[in-house]
Amino acid sequence: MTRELTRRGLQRRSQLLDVATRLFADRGYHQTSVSDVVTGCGVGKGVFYWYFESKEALFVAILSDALQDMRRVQQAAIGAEGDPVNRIAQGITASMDYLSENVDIFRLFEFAATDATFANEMRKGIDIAVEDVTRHLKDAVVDGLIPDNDLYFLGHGIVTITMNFFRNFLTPSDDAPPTTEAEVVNAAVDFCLHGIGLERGG
Amino acid sequence: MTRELTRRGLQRRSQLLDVATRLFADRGYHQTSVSDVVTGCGVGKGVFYWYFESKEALFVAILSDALQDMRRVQQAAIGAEGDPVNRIAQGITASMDYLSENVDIFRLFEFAATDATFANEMRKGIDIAVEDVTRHLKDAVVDGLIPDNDLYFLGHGIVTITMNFFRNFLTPSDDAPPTTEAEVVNAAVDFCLHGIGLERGG
Amino acid sequence: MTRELTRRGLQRRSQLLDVATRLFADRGYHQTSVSDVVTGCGVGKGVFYWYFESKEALFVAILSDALQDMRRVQQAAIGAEGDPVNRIAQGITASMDYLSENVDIFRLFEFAATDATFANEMRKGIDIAVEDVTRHLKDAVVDGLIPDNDLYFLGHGIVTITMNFFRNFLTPSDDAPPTTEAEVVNAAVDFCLHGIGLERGG
Amino acid sequence: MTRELTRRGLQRRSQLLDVATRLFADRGYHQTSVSDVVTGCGVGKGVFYWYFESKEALFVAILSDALQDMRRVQQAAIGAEGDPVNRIAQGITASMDYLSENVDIFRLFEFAATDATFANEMRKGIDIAVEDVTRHLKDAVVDGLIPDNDLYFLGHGIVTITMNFFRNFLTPSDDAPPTTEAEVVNAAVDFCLHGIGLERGG
DNA sequence: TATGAATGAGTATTCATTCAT
DNA sequence: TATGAATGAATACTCATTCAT
Repeated sequence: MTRELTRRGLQRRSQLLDVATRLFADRGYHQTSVSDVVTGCGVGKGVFYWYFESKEALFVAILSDALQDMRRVQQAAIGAEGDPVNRIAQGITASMDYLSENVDIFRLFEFAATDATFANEMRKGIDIAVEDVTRHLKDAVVDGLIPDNDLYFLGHGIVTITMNFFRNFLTPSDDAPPTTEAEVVNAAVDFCLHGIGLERGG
Repeated sequence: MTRELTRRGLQRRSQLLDVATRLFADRGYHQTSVSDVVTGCGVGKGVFYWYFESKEALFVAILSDALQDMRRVQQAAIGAEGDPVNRIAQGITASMDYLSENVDIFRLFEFAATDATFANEMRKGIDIAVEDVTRHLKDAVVDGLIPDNDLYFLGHGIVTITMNFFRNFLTPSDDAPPTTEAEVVNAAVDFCLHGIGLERGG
Repeated sequence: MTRELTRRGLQRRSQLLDVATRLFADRGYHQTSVSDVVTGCGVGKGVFYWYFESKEALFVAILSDALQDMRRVQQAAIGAEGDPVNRIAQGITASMDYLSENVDIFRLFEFAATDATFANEMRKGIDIAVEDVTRHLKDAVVDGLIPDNDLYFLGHGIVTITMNFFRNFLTPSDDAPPTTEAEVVNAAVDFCLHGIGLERGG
Repeated sequence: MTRELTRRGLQRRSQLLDVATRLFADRGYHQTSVSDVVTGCGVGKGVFYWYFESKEALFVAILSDALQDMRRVQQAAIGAEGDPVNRIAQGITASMDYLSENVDIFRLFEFAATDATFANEMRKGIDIAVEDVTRHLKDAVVDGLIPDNDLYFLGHGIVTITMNFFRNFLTPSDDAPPTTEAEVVNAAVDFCLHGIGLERGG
C-alpha cells in the first residue's frame, strides 16, 4: 500500500486525515462512516481507498501520527536542556500545550484507550513516552538528583498523571474549571516532581 | 414501556442485563449486537424488545442501575457515621470496593464517558455523586472541620480522583502495579483529604 | 449457523436455493448478485443471511446438495442389482437421466470445476463418485468378470467419460446433435464397459 | 481503437497480454482486476486503456490470439501433407503439443466455454477448427478413403475429443495419470480415426 | 505514451428493529 | 411471553473506467 504520492496526493491524504480527525472527535469513530469522511472532503468514495487500506488503518494513521507529533513537540521543548529534572518538567508542559491545541486528538486518545481494536496501538504510544521519561529519570539518578526508586513505575506515573490532569482540569466541562492552563501545568509538574521525591525549586 | 413484570419476567430482564454487561465490557458496545446478547441468554430475538425499547435503552439501564447500586453501597458504608470527613473517607473506600468487584461496570463507565450518546447520562451520575460529597463538605464547613473553599470544585475533584486512582492503580495492566487495593484506597483518601485542607488522623 | 428451521423456514431456504440455481446457471455465479437472488424471491435482503452465511456458502450448499441428490438417484437406480457390471451400467444411465432433468446443475458443475474457489468442493464430489464405481469394479474383479487392472484409474475414467458424453452430446448447442438421450447413454455405457475390458451383452 | 503502435508499443501490449494470461489462468478472470494486471507489468493504470478498450476486450484478444496461434501451429504441422487422413492426425498431434506447452491457455479456453460473456467467442474459434477438419474429411471422402457420413458431426467430434482427451489425461491431477503425452496423442488419434470409420495404419 | 488521481455505481454483508404466529 | 422469520437502510470496500497533467 505504501504508495508514492505526488504533492497533490500528499495534500489530499492530509485533508482526509484532518477531516476524519474532526469527525471522529465530534461524533465518535463508530458513528462516523467512510462516506461521511469523503463527503466532508468533497471527493468520491474511491479516493479514500486510494490513500488508506481501511477505516481502521486511517484511525491508526491518525493515532500514530499524533503520538509522533506530540513526541516531536516534547523533544523540541526539551531542546538542549541539561538538567534531567527540568527536561521532565518541560516535557510535561509541552505535552499539555500540545493537547490544549489539539483537543480533538486528546478525545481520540481517550477513545483509543477504551476500544479493544486500538487499545494496543495506544498502549505502544504510551510505552514510548514512558521510556522517554524513564531515560531522564535514570539520568537524574546518576546525577544524584533523585533517589533510585522503581523508575519504570515512576515513569508510567508521570505520563498517566499528565494525561489525567489534562482530562480533569483542562477539558471543557459544564462546571467551569477556575483554572488556567498555566496553573494546571504547575500543579501537574509539582505533583510529579513530588512523586519522584523532589520539591521543585528546592 | 415501564411494564408490569412477573417474577419470571424480572429474572429474564436481569439475565439480559448481566449478559449484556459482560459482553459490552469484553467486546465493546458497538461490537456487541443485540443478537449476541439474546444468543448469550439462549432466547429468541423478540424477547429483547419485550424488556427493552432499544439497544441504547438497555445500555442506559445498565448504566443507571450501576450508578444507583454504587450509590447505595456508598450510603450503606457510611451508615450513621456522624463525622462528615469520615463519611467522605468511607464513601471513597466503598466506591473502590464496588469497582473492584465490578470491573466490567468500570469499563462501561469509561466507555460511556467517551461516547457522545452516553456521555450525558454518565455525567448525570457523576453530578449526583458530586452533590453527595458536597453535602458532606458543607457539613464539615459548618462543623468548622475544613475551610470554606469552593465546595463544588472540591466535590468534583474527590469524585474524579477516586475514579482516576482506580483506573491508574487498580486496573490490570502489563507493568504489574505493586499496589494492593488497601494501599490505593489509602492513597486516594489521603490525596483527597489533603486536597480539602486536612491531614488525616490529624 | 446450522439453524433449526420451521416448515416455513425450510420452504424459504429451498426457494432461495432454487432461484439461485437458476440464476447462477443462466448468468453465471459472478454475474449474479445476492440482490438478484433475493429480488427473484420477492424478499428482503436480510433474509438471505438468515439462511446462508455467505454467497459462497450458498453455492457450496447447492453444489453439495446436487452431488448428494445425484448419488441418491444412482443408488436408487442400482437398487438390489446383483451383477456389479450391471450396477455400473445402471449408475451411468441414472446419472445421465439426472443431468438431463437438471441441466442447470450440470452447468454449475462445469463452472465449479473451473473456478478456484469451488474446484476443491467439486473434486470431493467426484472422488466420492469414483469410490462408488471402484467398489463395483472390485466386486467385478472378485467375481472374475473383468481383469484386475488399475481400478482407481478405471473408476475415474468412467465418471469422467459420463460427464464428457453428457457435455458433448446432450448439451444443447447450435449444430443440433442428432442424438437421443438413449443413444448417448448407450454409447457411454459401451465405451466404459469396453474400457474396463468387456463387450456388453457378451 | 485499432491504433498504430510503435515497436515499443507492441512490446508493451504483448507484455500486458502475457501477464494477464498468467493471472487469469492462476486466479480466474473475475478474481483478477485490471489493477493486478498493470501492477504485474509495473506500469500505471492508464496504460491499460491505451492498449485495450476494456478488460473484456483484453480477454477476447487473448482468446482469439490463442485460437489463431493454435490454428497456425496446426497448419504448420500439416504442411504439404497430401493424405487428408494424415492431415487430420497431424492436426490432432499439433493441437495437443500446443496445449501442453500452453496450459494457461487451455484453462482460459475452459473458462471461456463456461462463461456467458465469452462462450460465443469460444464457439467461433471451435467452429473454425471444425471447418478445417471438415475440409480434410471432405477430401478424404472424395478420395474414397472414408465413407460419406455426416461430416459436420464428425468434424465436431474430432475437435471435441481432442480437447477432452487433453483435459482428462494431460491436465495435472491428484491421481497421477500414468500416461505420457505421446500415448494420449496416439489414443486420441486412434479414437478419432476409428470414429470416422478407419483403422489407423490399415 | 504514460502516470497518479479520481469517479461512482455496485457488492457482500450487518444489524437494529418489527411482526405474524 | 416468546419465537423464528423478515425488513431494509446502512456500511465498508472494490473495481472498471476516465481524466488532468
